[in-house]
Amino acid sequence: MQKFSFFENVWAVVRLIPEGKVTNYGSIAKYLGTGLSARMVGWAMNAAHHDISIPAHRVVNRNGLLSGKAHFATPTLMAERLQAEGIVVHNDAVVNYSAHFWDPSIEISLQ
DNA sequence: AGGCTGACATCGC
DNA sequence: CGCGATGCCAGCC
Repeated sequence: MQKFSFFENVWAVVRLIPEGKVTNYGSIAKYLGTGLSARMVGWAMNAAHHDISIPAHRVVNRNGLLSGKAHFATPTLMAERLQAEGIVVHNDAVVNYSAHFWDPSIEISLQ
């Protein structure tokens, strides 16, 4: 029984994000519980590089900016992927971010 | 073995 | 109202 590391929990939450939805680092950290900071979520995404099944493009910062776009294969891949899911990205920022915002602490709780 | 860093967010002054 | 400092885990030097 392997003990799941904190970033594996982050990956699990990120994978639960439905298409056309985005979330931010703080909400993920908050959902996982206290004792987690948004910085760790960012570090978890860095570790997620080995797993292409993790939709890291659906995770943006509090401003809705594609902060992690530079870490993708191409700087535009993140925006392209989001727009492919119906999310309008302009100036490296999610348009109507609030409308596409997906809070795990709320959405998962409803299920 | 110890210390810095990292795709952020929030509180304090 | 703007900038600085803190938080916290794991990986890397």
